[in-house]
Amino acid sequence: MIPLFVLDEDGGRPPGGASRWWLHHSLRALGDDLRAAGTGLVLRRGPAAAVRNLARETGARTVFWNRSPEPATAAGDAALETALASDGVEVRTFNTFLLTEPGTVLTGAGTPYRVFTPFWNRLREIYRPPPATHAITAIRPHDGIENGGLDDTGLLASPPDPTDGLAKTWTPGEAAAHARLGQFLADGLVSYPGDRDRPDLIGTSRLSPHLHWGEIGPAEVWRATAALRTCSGPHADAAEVFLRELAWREFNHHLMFHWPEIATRNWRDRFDSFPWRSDPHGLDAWQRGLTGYPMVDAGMRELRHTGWMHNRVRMVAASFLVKHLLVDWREGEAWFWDMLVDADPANNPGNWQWVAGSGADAAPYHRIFNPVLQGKKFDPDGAYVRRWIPEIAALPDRWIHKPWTAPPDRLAASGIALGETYPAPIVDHAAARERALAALSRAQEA
DNA sequence: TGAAATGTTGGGGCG
DNA sequence: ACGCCCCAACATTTC
Repeated sequence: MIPLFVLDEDGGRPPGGASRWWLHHSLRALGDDLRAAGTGLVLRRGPAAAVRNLARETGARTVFWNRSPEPATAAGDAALETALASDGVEVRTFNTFLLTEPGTVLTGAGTPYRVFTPFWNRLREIYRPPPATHAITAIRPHDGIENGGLDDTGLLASPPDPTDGLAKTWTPGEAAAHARLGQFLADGLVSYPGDRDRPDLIGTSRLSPHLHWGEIGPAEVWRATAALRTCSGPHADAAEVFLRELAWREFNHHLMFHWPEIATRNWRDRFDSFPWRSDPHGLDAWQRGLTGYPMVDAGMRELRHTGWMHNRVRMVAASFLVKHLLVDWREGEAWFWDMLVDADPANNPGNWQWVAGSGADAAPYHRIFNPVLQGKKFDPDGAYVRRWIPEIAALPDRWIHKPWTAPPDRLAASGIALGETYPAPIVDHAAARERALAALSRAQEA
């Protein structure tokens, strides 16, 4: 058996900086694990023809791979399968990236779900995880195969900034993924329903990059979580809440299967006439965490520093760009794509469209997050914003989510000169809200 | 997985 | 002691 990884930079959406960092370290971990098992990892550059070439070089009889759910790669996979078949090579592929095969979870009428909750109700009814399989333990070493080596991939040619924040936050690799799941189920699951929206706590599983990079599969996560669900009580309820979030990932991939254009075009085409603004200064302030709204700025700084942002804060920060600044969701999506270690071609656009209102959100009203209220509700002590915005850390709780309302003497006492050490709000919330509502209702009529 | 406007209630200050 | 006002806290309605 020859473990092979093909880096095909033209085979799908090109990975962003944080993704390249993760992939580099994940491949290193995988290579180390395989060497410890007595073999190693062969690295080749794409396109997928590299697989065919290696099969010819080595006389392989069977080629196995995990299918990517990206519609962009499906054609390449099919072509490779045909080519291998014509060489007399058997192909066996697997879907380990998702719980189900996209296209197989349908309404009674046989149509795709457009709303999450009915999708979830159906999924939890029909889905049962397959039994665990054993890892392959005996891998015969392979010799004499040309191996590019990790440094030749160039994945770290232009490293994200700052890399040390990523390294201090994350440990890519299969072992770390499993350790994280185990720790979460043991220590975090029971409090998950209450803490999952609290960016000041470690209330979520933080499995998203491990899942995205295939270091752990959703079926295993479901299996381990559901095992705790069998007994009733707080564990059962918490397991339900957690698996529901795992199903969002599934939902977004199914949406992209049925509507591949969701990655770049408005899912609701009424938004095609939406009056997006060109606002380079606003976009820049948002990217750098200098909007003057602490909850937004903390999130954007956490993202840049760690390659990750808490889910609740993603909604607030994304809503701010799209609704308060009226910047096209694709601009924000592109930034997240470059910055996130869990950047995913289905989840990232799907969630951005949900926030923008152009996606699969069943809410009958226009959802505009108030960054101050969200801060008070989900970061009640201000610990989260203080961690990421040290320049306002000395401000008392009462004003921590709205520094511009603090009396001048309290600002001075906290070492804050509004507009100098920390920005005044770049837009007024009430005015921006009215502007967004007007634009949204016009777009809806169109 | 929202927010704001509106409605309700109950406690405390005060004449 | 009593009624009145104010307001915070909470609940309900509406978009």
